[in-house]
Amino acid sequence: MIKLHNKTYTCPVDVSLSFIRGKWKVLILFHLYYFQKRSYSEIRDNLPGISEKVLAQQLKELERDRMIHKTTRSSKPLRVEYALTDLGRSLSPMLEFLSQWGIGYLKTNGIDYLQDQHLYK
Amino acid sequence: MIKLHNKTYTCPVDVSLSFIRGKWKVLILFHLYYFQKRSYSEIRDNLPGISEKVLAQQLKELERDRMIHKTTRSSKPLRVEYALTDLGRSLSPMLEFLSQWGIGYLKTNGIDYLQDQHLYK
DNA sequence: GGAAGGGCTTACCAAAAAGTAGGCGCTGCT
DNA sequence: AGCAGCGCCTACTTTTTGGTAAGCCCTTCC
Repeated sequence: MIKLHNKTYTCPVDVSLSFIRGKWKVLILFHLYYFQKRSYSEIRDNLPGISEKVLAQQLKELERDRMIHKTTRSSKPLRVEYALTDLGRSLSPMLEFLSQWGIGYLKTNGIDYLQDQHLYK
Repeated sequence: MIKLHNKTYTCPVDVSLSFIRGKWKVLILFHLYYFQKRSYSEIRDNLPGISEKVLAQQLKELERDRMIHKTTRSSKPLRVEYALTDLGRSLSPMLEFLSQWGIGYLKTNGIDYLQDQHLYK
C-alpha cells in the first residue's frame, strides 16, 4: 500500500486514477487539451448534460489537483479562462489514446465518427 | 451525440470511458495485463479492499463488454482463469501509461516506488 | 469427518456521486 | 428600465456505486 497525502493506494495505477475519477473529469481535460483555453460557459456548452453544480465542482477539484489553471481575465464582470497546467498536459498521451480508441471502437461498430461528425451534436 | 447500443455518448472519449468506469475496473485490467492469466482468488488477493460482490460484478461487466475472457479449467471443483481478450489488450498502451504516470507522480512527491516496492503491501 | 480453499451469490445497508432548481452579483445591450 | 449572459453557489433529492456479511457447492487435505 502506498501512502500519499493521507490517502492509501494499492499501486501506481491507483494513484493516477485518483485524479481522473468523476463522470466528467476526463471529458473536461480532453476538451481543454483540444481547445487550449476555454471559458466556463464554453466548457459547459460542450458537455451536454452536465449540471452547473457538477461542472463547478469538478473544475475546482482539477484545479486543486493542479491539472488545470484558472486565469481571471477581468473581475468587474467576472471573466475567466481555464487551461491545462503542465501536469495536466502530461496526461495528453492518454487523452489522445482514449479519443483514438473510441473512434476505432465506433468504427468496428459501423460508425464513422470522423466522417459523420457533422451529423452529431 | 453518438448513439450506440441504445446509449448516447458526447464524444469518442466518452465511449472509451464507458468501458472503464467503476472503482476497480482499470485495476483489474492492469492486473491481467501484467500477469496474463489469473484465477478469481489471485485477482482478489491482489486488490486489497475489494469485496467479493464488487469483484464478481465488475468481472462480469468486463466479460460482457468483451474486455476479458473467462476460461473454465475444471468444473467438478470449479476452477477458472481470467485473461484479457484482444479488445482488452488493445487498451495496453493506456494501462502502461497510467502505471508509468503514477510512478512518475510518486517520484516527484518523494516516493520511489520502483526502488521501495518491497516496502509496500 | 471436519476444516480450508476456490468461486461465487444474495439480501441488505451506506456512502458517494450526480442531478434539480433556484438564486446572486455584475455588466452590456436595447 | 429590463432582460440576457457570464460565472458561479446552495439546499435538497435521487441515483449509482460500493461495502458487509452471510451462505452455498464442491473438493482436497489432514
